[in-house]
Amino acid sequence: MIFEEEEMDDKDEYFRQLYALNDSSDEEEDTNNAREILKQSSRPPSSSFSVSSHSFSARRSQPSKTLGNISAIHRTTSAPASSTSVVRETPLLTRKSSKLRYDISTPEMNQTFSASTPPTLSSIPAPAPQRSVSTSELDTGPKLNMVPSAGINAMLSKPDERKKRKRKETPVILVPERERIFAGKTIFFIPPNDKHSVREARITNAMKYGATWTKKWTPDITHIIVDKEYKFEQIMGMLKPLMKTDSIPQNIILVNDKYTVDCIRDKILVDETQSRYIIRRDVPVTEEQEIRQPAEPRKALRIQRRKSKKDQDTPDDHTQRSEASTQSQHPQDQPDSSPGVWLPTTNAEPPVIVESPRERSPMLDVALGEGSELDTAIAEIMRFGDLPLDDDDDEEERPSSSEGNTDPDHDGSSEEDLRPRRRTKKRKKFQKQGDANSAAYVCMTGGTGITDETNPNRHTIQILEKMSKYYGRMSDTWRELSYRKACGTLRKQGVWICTFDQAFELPFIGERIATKIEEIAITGHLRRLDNAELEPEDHLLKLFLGIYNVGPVEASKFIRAGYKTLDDLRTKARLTKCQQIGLDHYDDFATRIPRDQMTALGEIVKAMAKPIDPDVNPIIGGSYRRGAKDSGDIDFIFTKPGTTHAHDLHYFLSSLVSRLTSTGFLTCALATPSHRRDDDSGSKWHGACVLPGNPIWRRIDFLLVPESEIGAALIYFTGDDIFNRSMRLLASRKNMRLNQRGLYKDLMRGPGRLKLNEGELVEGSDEKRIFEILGVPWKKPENRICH
DNA sequence: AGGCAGCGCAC
DNA sequence: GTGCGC
DNA sequence: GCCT
Repeated sequence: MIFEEEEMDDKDEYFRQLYALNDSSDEEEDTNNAREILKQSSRPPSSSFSVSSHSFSARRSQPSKTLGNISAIHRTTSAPASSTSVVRETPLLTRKSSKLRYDISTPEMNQTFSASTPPTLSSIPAPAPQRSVSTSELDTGPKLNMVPSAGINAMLSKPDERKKRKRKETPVILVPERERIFAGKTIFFIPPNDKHSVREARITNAMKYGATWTKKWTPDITHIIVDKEYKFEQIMGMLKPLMKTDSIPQNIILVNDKYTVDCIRDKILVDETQSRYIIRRDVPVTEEQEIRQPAEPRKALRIQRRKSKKDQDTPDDHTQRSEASTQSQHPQDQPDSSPGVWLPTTNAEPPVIVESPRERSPMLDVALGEGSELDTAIAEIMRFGDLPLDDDDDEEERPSSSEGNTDPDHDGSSEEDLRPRRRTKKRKKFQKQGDANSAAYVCMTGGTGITDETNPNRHTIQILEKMSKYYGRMSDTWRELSYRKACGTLRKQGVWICTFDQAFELPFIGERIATKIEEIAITGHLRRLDNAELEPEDHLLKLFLGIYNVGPVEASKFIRAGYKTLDDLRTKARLTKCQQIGLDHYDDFATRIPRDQMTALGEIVKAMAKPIDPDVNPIIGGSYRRGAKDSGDIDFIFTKPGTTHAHDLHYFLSSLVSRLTSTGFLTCALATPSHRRDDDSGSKWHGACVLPGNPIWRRIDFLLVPESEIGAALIYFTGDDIFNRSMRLLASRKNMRLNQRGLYKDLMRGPGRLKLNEGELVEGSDEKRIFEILGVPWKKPENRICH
């Protein structure tokens, strides 16, 4: 590797090597887009291989490697142990290292070293051997931190290239004193120079926040920040000669380059023991090991995955699969007929496959499980299958649908051969439904009334939902969405979907998810999920995200700050008012509300509303309106005949809230209507309530809706979520816009889909009319369950 | 290769 | 403007 | 992740 051949006779040479290493580095971590950083940092490593960088690989027991656990990687422990492992594992590196150590630790070398670098030493006024550097010395500030001595530069720089780039002594401007999170800290960067622009920025930033940067090994060092491409073994090789010991002193924090970035962003010294700051080891961990790591006991079912790894996101390669699904035009596809991916084990439960996927369409399945009304709706869709569902501007969409589906009976066209998978897939997905429009929008078919208890795919759904939630935690919005949509599709199926081909046919299930569905069907597990939920940080994330008003961003901050428990948050974290309440009633808000209690809550509110204004009509929306047996919270919509603005109902709301508060029913407010005059917003109230005799706080929302918007609002607040988004997407495709206020047409969008005008209100008050106009068959609320 | 719904409220 | 919730 |  990098230390390769060269003999290093002196430290110059030694650092030259460092530079060489360094030159390969590059990154863009210093961007401060919080979202991006969060994503990068908290998203699970996309390939199972890269997972190895953190806790997983560390945790796996590797008899031959001594690093048994995470803590071994941290500064506080085990440097000796790891060093021995280095010796064993990487002889070359070790040889170099020890040579280095020998060379560098010779007395004269040390002399040269310190002689040439007095400024660094002198820059610390009180070279207190004790780590307690007072902040006052730090206040002597910027220049103290900078001024690398000529001597050191000479030594550290590759003379030629470095010269010009030599930064003009741009004084580091310190942030206000109280923000200097690194005050009193002396940081040693590896490589120990600012040659790379990104590292330079990192160093400068650290100094802005009070750090002292040292290029030389001094006893004052509190932190070692290592560029991410350095492996632990390399670092130890470099440091041992400097430290003259085999392990890093316990009081020195050794972390990778994410550390300062996080600290600065969060304005706090984050917990350095988190896995994301661990320096990677050079321990090779193979993909195979990685994959089955958590599933040791289940080896029997192990999969025989091919090695093609072009797909960085998961080890799954669907190519064969896809071809299989294309080629197998035989109606009798076996569940395990797909080549090579699974080792079909005999103990895999024989799926109760009703029939070949080719002969059964999703729509038929839906119909089987459907009540009469939706039956009708579906029949309607199918009847209109080849006809325009809408009377208007559908032209652009039609071609695609006719192309894919002009005549289902002629599907063997030569064109198919050119793009086998896509064509096949597309056509399959659309042919039964007839119209591309209907296939693409969940709202067209809605839910089925197949309950979770009886759904043949309930187990698969459960697992995929967990995947969805996992991705949600990771702020991977779109994967989360995809999995939820896939669940929605699955929920509508009347038969157990247990093969790739079956699954792949269905809308919103692509190669990746189809593969996973098959894995679940065969093994009962999803390794990806098993892995994911083992991540230590995932627990915390789950915990913190349970707090009302704490989302992925805040939760990640908490984690980076090192908080481990809700109590940590109570005592240490700064929380907003709402978050405080959410924390105080963590368990309350996490408790589902049984339907009968929902009804009881409803009665209380309605009884209170009546005397205030008998004309106001309270409606319980949300999952209650969809007929759910329990709900997470309760939503009220208040509307009144003749009203056209939410504002018209303000008086009602304030009166209602104050009365309910005085009776003790409402226990707190979380969000109250804003009172901007110029705009008729100010329509929602969020808070908490209790049922008399029951101490559990419940989340409750009030919504003011003018009669003119009640239809749209009902759609909105009845949901579910997927159904709504689907409706809106459909509207948008028709150059219309659907929101909680109404359905608008002739919406014009400019470049960058900027809204050019509001569009003309088509319908707002009549729920059914909105369905109609959008060409969506009417669905009762209970049939809008799509996920 | 780009989109994925759109808005109100707190901070 | 961001974060969050719906 | 899926879809266009």
